[in-house]
Amino acid sequence: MGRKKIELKKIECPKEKSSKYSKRKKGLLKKAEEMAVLCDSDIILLVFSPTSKPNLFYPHSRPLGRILERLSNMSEYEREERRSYTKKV
Amino acid sequence: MGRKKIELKKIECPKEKSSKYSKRKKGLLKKAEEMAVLCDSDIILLVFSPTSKPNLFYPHSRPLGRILERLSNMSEYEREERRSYTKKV
DNA sequence: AACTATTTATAAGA
DNA sequence: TTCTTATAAATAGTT
Repeated sequence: MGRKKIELKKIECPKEKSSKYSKRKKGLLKKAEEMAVLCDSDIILLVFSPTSKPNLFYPHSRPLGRILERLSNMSEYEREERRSYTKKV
Repeated sequence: MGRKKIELKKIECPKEKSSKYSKRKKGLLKKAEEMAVLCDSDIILLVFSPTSKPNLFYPHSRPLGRILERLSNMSEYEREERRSYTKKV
């Protein structure tokens, strides 16, 4: 989706990596917001990078408590799993 | 990004909404995974909908504890904020 | 779930 | 980081 197709692997060049991070973070947050609005869905999105300040997208009006509880409960177990996955919670 | 441009507002038709939810959830998870890989960034993405089971994307190998703490600490305060926003954590 | 016309995201460059 | 532009990718409407 750009001038060239890129390979899906870690970008080693720090400058290039931070440029991509900035652009893609913006895109991801936009997508999240669109989905939250269009589908009336609850989304929590936390984005970190080694060099940037973390960003939270949390458009709910509902309390976070129960969701965080679930996350806490599953985290210790799920930590053992693959480095990349999607899971039912 | 499709046959027509759509308006950014809640989809009222349940059938249409769940179709869009399914498509966009897939897209959002893909984008999250790409960013995690390319930029070596840590991402937590939780997606809910009124009718679907929640999905967690959490590609880290690092413990969730500190992140959840931060989330917990800010949630009570941030809850009062706008329904839709991005924030530094 | 698959298709495809079209819109959108973004890679590279400035 | 922001803008531009060519191109890859996501997806709205449809089947």
